[in-house]
Amino acid sequence: MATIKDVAQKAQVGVGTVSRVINQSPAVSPNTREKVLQAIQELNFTPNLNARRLSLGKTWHIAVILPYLTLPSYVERLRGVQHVFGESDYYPILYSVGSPQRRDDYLSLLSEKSQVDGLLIISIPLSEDQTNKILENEIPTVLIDASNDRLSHVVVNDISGGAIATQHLIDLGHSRIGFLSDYLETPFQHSGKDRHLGYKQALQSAGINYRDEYVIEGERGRQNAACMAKDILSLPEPPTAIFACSDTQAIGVLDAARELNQAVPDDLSIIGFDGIRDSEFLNLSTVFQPLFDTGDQGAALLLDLIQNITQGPQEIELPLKIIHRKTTAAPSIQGT
Amino acid sequence: MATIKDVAQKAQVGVGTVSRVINQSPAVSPNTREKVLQAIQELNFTPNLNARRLSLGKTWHIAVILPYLTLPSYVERLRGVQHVFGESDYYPILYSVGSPQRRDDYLSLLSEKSQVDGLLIISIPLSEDQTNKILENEIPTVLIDASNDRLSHVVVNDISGGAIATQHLIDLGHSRIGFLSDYLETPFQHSGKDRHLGYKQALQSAGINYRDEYVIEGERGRQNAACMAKDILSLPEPPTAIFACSDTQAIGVLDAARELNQAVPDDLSIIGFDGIRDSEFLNLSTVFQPLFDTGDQGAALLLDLIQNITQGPQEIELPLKIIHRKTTAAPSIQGT
DNA sequence: CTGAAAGCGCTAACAA
DNA sequence: TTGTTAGCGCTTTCAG
Repeated sequence: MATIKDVAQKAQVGVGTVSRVINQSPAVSPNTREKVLQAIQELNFTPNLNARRLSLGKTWHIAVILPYLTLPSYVERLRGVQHVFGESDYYPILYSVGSPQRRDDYLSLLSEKSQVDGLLIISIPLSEDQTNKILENEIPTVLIDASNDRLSHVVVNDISGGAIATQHLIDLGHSRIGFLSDYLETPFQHSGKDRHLGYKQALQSAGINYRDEYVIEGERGRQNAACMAKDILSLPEPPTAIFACSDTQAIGVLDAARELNQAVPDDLSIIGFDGIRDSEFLNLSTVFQPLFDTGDQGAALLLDLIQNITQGPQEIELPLKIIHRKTTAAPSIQGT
Repeated sequence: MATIKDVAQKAQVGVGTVSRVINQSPAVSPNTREKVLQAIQELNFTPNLNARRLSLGKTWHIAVILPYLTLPSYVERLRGVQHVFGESDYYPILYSVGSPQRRDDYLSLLSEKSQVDGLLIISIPLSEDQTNKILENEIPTVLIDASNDRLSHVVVNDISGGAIATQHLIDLGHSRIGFLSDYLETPFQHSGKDRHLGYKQALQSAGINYRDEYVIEGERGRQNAACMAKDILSLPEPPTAIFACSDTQAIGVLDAARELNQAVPDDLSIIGFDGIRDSEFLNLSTVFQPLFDTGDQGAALLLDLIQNITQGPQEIELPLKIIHRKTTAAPSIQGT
């Protein structure tokens, strides 16, 4: 592997000059530049990135930290992220963290400057300490799908999202409305909790009373959702509509309905959340959240932060919108 | 930011000793180790990765190079990759390359040692020159979904895959079988071409003659596939079955059938390829390829290569299998 | 415009 | 067991 020194020797110049040529400094005479270029060519030289990083204190890499890469919603956000970085000089390094333990390890590791030039953290709320550490180290950071007082973030309003979905069902004439989500209390994100809040609020302002037995939480995933839905649908007075907190779970509810011989949307209305590809295939009514944009704008913001174009904590809130497809309709039987 | 020097000073030892402590060298007395640990603690010190990288000539990073991150099949492979690296000390850096131009740039850039410790290249066949460069630089490399004489790779047998799908249709009694894929000739991968070859072979050994008008290629994506399918289904003597080279395209064919009021599978049988999540939702018959495993095993192999556990070019071929769901059946009308 | 030299922070060989 | 020192390959003053 040729080094800058070899080039200097071959071109009969100092290493400083070679460096200047590499970095397009104008302070080199055309003549010597030519010589150096020649030598670089012949030696097939490429600068060693690590040396350059050490010297410059920059890495040209961004750490993207996210929970499992396994959910479609993360993939979609990642596409947005990729869309921005693909055009930039920065490269994303993926840190997909399964356990809360590893998550904390990474976070603390990466909060050091010199590891990466910036942090993009998806769906992971930060503790006070973690926030402090990042701030102390002055490492540019953007959170996606999580709020933070002192750090920039891009979010959707999950509370209003929950309300929108519920209101849609209410408008259709439902009053017995079930709510299904993954665990409401988790170290990762609290979108479920927020949507639940919105659900409650919509119910309340419509004068519908909240029933504990209509709210069910559990492990994420299609199959689990199906199980949970079956429970709720076996109630003496089952809901006529179910709001599932993700499209994947809504699909599970769809499974359950089929199994129980309930027609959708005649016997049961179902609405999901996210607007992933699959929802389109299945004609699922859903609350669309701009996952791609969320990633895209988060990444763009981070780039601005790194380049000092933008300062301080910024908040971007992206709009949600309802997509009325074929799994929601007026109830055939009036509710209570 | 504290450096190793600060720590040494504070602990009243030499930098070498600090380095030893950091690197768990046994050659440090418990006493001094304690002192050093103390100082590290107090100074909140973390070693600078870049310095370490420069010194050691290792990066602990793997470059994962792939075409657009936008297709479900890449995501699935990526999950497999992540599954392996998540447990290792290595981190994947994603290089998602849209244009052939950038692809070549990256490849040449990354083939330098010192950039990363290894290359995982997905769905990109390498030229002779590119292969040479990698070999010269002795950088551990594994290709996924692409063959190479001199580099390790993990693949599925697309020729046999094409044959399997076609044979399935033939077994069902079809003889007018359409073939739909994205462009057969592309710089990226040639799986389409191989599957087409398998299609031809199966036809031939069944004594069915090959018809040009039944083979159609075009831009990838669901919508385009729908268009293409409509063309082929409007032929004077349309096929009774269509083999689409990806599930996404098969879904497009499904759209076309619906639009043309053709019942599936009664009027038209459809089989896809890949076995992505969506295929399950839609009860699509398909040729399942182990995308996740492909990523997983490729990553594992690369790790072995890096750690010198395994040598030289290895080939791993993963099996394909047919999944007969509800979009394929015997034709209602006997073909020609 | 150019060369020499001093770092960047760490590792490892060499003495002690 | 430990401290000292010479790199790793590049950038960037500082003179000239």
